[in-house]
Amino acid sequence: MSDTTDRAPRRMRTDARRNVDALLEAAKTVFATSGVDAPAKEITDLAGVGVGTLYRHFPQRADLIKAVIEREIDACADAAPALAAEHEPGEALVLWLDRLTAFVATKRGFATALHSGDPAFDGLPDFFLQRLGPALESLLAAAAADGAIRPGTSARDLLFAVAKLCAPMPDEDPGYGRRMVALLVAGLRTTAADQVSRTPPTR
Amino acid sequence: MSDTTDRAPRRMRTDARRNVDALLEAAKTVFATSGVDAPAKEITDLAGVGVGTLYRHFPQRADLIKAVIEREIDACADAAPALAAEHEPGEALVLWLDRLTAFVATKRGFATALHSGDPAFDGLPDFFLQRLGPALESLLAAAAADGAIRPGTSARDLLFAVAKLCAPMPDEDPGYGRRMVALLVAGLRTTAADQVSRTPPTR
Amino acid sequence: MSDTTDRAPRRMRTDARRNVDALLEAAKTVFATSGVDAPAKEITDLAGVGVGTLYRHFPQRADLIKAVIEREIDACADAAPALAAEHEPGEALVLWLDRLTAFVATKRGFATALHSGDPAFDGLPDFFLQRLGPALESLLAAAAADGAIRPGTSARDLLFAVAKLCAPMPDEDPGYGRRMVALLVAGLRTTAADQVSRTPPTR
Amino acid sequence: MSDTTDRAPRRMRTDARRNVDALLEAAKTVFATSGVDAPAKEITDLAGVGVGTLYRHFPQRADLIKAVIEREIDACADAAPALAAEHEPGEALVLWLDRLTAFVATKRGFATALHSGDPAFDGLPDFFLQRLGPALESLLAAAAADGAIRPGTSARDLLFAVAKLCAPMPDEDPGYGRRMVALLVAGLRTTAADQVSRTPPTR
DNA sequence: AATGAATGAGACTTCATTCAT
DNA sequence: GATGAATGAAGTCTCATTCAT
Repeated sequence: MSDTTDRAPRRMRTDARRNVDALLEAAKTVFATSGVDAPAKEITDLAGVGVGTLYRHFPQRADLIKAVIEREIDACADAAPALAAEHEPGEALVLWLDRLTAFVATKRGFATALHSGDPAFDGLPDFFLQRLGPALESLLAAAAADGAIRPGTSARDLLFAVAKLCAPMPDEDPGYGRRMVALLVAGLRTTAADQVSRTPPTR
Repeated sequence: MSDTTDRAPRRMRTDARRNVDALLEAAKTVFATSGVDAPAKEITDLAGVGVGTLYRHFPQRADLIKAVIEREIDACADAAPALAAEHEPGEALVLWLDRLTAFVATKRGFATALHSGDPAFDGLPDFFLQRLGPALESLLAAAAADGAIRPGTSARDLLFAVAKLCAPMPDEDPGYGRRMVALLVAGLRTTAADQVSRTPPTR
Repeated sequence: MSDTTDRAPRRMRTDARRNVDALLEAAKTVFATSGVDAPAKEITDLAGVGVGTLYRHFPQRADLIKAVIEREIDACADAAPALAAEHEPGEALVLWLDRLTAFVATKRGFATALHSGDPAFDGLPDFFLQRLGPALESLLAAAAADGAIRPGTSARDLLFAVAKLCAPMPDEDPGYGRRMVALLVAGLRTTAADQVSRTPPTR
Repeated sequence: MSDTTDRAPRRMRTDARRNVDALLEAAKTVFATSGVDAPAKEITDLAGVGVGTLYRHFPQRADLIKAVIEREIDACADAAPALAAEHEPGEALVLWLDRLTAFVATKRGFATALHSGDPAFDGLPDFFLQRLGPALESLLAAAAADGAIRPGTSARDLLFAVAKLCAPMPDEDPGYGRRMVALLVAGLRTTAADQVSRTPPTR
């Protein structure tokens, strides 16, 4: 549900639509390869459009990064209902957390954007939360109803914990992210941890 | 124990030493203010030296960032023995983890450097681990010996988990980092989590 | 009597005619606001047409500027007969010079175009002269016949002098232009000045 | 008395000084050739320096234009005492007005800057007036004392009148400027004109 | 050893103009 | 005829790095 691509969804010319898609696809690739500070030219060349086209659709660099990330987040959120429909509640939760872990682990741009301090990304955590929070909450509720986990877990805390723990780091032991998430989930079952975790964020 | 500043420790002229210190101090400030990509001029102006002096001591931008971060890491490691001497083992562990949390939470540059993808920082996680691993291990061992926690905990996993969970994020609920660390520690006490956590990193 | 708009006066579709008028009106406004180098988009947005329409009617930027200015010049020339019909010759001359002064003082684009050095405007002084020369000459002749001024005055010199002296300048004393024109007219009455002024332009 | 070049007159390195001079000289040439909007590269190439050097000394385009113009104005003002020392008062006045006319006629950038509307040039008319006003006033006073002209003439009005009348225009009859100045001077001798001209500007 | 002026590659951005719709 | 999306050349300006002083 990207601001940029959906603000005027009516009547976008087909070629314009095609170009925007090509740019987002190219940007995703280039960001993964050269980071979010890659020269604009690199992206437009890969997308096969002129630089002017990039600037028409994404006047600020941050607009492009946000569009790319939001696209990914959307895809991740959209995966939840399907998993819930096809698996047991407990399994669906685990599979979706794997999906989330994979997303965060793959998208270096996401962690970078979160930590950049650029005000352009101020809305990103919120978007992340708005979009994935409900998805995770319904999975958690279903799992709790099924007795797979206990209720009372903060989707918000879990979401950000995964986002942070699974952010890729150079030379990182590949199982690290999943191991840590497992540890968190385990912790959420303990009485002591429950007491800590249930403490709601004050702000 | 910075590579750059200690490579030739003998005979550094007093004024040169003063300049290096001023640069490190200035860089720490500027990195916190404007990020690690801040123009070199901003740093040299604050330090009151010419740009040439910066490049003499830190030929690459990464050299400067590493020196700044390593200085902080050194200070953090050096705090462990003092805490161990003055507090009960369990308390010392908690206090030191607080110290670590504060360091990570404060130094935006650290999280940025870790996630930047710049090969210049490839050695940073190792440095972080080499320097703080033993400090944490001895605190963990003492706490375990004292019965405050159970043995078998991976200092490495814990170190990186704190580094990641406590990295600052815009608009973040201030208690988040400590809450998550508490959750991790709680998780380390469970049998299930223990099983997961004890799995040693393969590399 | 614009070249551009009158080149094919037959059969211009009503909507096309409306667009051209809207463009000229918009261009006049934008030129006054942002200068003659204003982006084409600014003009087309104000006129409510697409850029393509601008380029259809005014392939070169200079075509548009000329059309706008010539429109103004035409209006100025057309005012002469009316004034001559309704006022004493001497008064009509003064009133028309006021009208000219006001035109020049208001249209920054005119002075800018004159001094731009762009070859596209090479014809502008001539147009200015062709169109306003006769108007002024008949006013001068009538005034001279009436004894209000002496004969022998060069309309050409007077025209350009007004154009230049009354071109607006930032922070200019508002009465400056009229004061200078009065000074010129006064000068034209003296024997000495007459001798100078009567020297005909060599080209 | 350029702001830019004189703000910190002490201790400018000789090579820096040489570069600034080369830039001013090159800019003067290029402005005359290609106008004040000429690409920066054109100027730096002619000056034999890198673009960075231009931007170090003249961060804004307007700074460069002002420096060039102010240099010319300075030279013009400095010519007054010499002429006054070597000629009769009346002749000195005429010669200096010729000098002024030549300056204005040659420097297209001056007229362009005056009419550009760019706030950066707001101070230019004042500078022009501050620097040349006294020069002209002393020449006028000497000529009046000598009986060559009558007293009471506004140096300010005369200065701007010359600046405007002598600004170059494409295809202009070469004698136009001097003829108009002569006409103004003649006008200043008449009683009627005197009455008009003596009216001081209200602002 | 320190300084800061000079360099120039290259990023960003704008906008006149074309042309598919 | 009208539209506005796409193009990409052209220009501005920044800043890491070098090197003369």
